[in-house]
Amino acid sequence: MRLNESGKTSSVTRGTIRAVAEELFAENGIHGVTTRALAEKAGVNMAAVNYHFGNKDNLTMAVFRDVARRSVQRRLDNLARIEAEAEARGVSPSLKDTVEAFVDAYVNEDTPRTGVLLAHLVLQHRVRPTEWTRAIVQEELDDFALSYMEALRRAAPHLAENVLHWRYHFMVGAVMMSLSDQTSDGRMRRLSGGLCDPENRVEFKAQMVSFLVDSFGQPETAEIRMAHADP
Amino acid sequence: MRLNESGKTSSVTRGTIRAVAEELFAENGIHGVTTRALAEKAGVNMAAVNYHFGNKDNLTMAVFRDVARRSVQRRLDNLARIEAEAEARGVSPSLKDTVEAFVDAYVNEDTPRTGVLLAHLVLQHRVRPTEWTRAIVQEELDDFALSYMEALRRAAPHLAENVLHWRYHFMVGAVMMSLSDQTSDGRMRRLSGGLCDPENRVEFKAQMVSFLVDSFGQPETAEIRMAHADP
DNA sequence: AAAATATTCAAACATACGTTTCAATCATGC
DNA sequence: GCATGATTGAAACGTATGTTTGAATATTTT
Repeated sequence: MRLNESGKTSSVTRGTIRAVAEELFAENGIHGVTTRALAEKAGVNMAAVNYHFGNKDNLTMAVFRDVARRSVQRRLDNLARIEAEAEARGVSPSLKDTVEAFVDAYVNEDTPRTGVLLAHLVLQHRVRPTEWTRAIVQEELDDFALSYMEALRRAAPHLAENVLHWRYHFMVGAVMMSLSDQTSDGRMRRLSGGLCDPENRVEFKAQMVSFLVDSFGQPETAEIRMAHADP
Repeated sequence: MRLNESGKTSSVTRGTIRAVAEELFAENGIHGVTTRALAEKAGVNMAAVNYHFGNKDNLTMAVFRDVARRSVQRRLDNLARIEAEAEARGVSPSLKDTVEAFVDAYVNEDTPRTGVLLAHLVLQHRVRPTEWTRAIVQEELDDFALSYMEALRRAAPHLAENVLHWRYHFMVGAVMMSLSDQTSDGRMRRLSGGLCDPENRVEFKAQMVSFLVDSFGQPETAEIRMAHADP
């Protein structure tokens, strides 16, 4: 095995497999990709997958860990940017900018597949958690989630801590499920008679941001406080 | 095969298989149930599954079609009830009652497994759509979605048609993903340090309803209108 | 009670996967 | 330029799963 300057293995085949895997995962979902189909599309032998990645799970894990990192990095960059911009004007980031920093990572034009792939990962973890989906979610996404909630707390200081948590998870759910609509049967487009389409990234972002600003912007009601205390 | 009064096949074994299947699907997800495990837990022979249901897909489909119907029926009943109550007072149903009529079907104590099972179905359809998931979603759920949106339109008449559609799907996403959190790794509980728990049905309902009322209650902004018109 | 039909059972079967093997080829360092 | 190790290739292997089989048993019908 050839080693590159950083000590990692390097190989055209390895790179091809990885790239084709990412493409196929985005199209067909995690369980919709067989070693044979992957090898054929990549123009390599089946054994190459195991030779270069050990086994299929390792390859899958590598692809999705990378996707998770990219999405987190984008959102951290977004947060840093809006914080710098806000500071320059002597204010804190607005709620709108804060939720936009989150949603943007899934719908921007620069990283077109990230959103769909991350939705595949997260939904797969929900439908059938495995050791490696758990590892990626906890190791790559959980820390970010907590630090994002800090940003959200600053942008919506009127929300009680528990309300903030609930709504963060509602937000994640709404985003993930909308993204996954692109890869299944296009339910939103069908039900709306073509009026709405989650593949329209500009409107997706605008609708999602306004939806979230509207809900995060409201203070908690007495009723919720009671339901939490109740049990 | 014995036939009952309505002409349908009847059999204790058949009923047992169905009941155990539903239980296992709720626990382990759609792909987490093998014919062997199912037969063992039900105390029947493996071949009984194929004898009574033709094949495994048929059984799965029967279980989930039933789940989908139950959830739709519950929500239709809820809608009918709040409309009758509102009419008795000479008003139309409130937005809060309307969204509560939706959420209730997933978190009430009477049908405890419906929510989790429906989440499994919908997420499975998103992760890996098949002929039968498509059939159930379109045949059992789509009509209801459209008629529910009519109720929502009456309760939130300030929302433009496209905004209504987007937000309906955001709502479904938030509900489904929160339900699925119960069957995977309990992310909400973990990240909130135990502060929030989607298995707490009372708080789930209250938080979800207030989240949705806050967002559906707001009129659309000029910005969204532009994004829709834009490209 | 006998015949016909429905149901159960253990075992064999089919197959779609990921994985391993091992020989052939290619690249690299000496 | 040859020896060593890395890479590729075709085929075989192992396994988990749904499915079918055909005899044995139970149930229903007449």
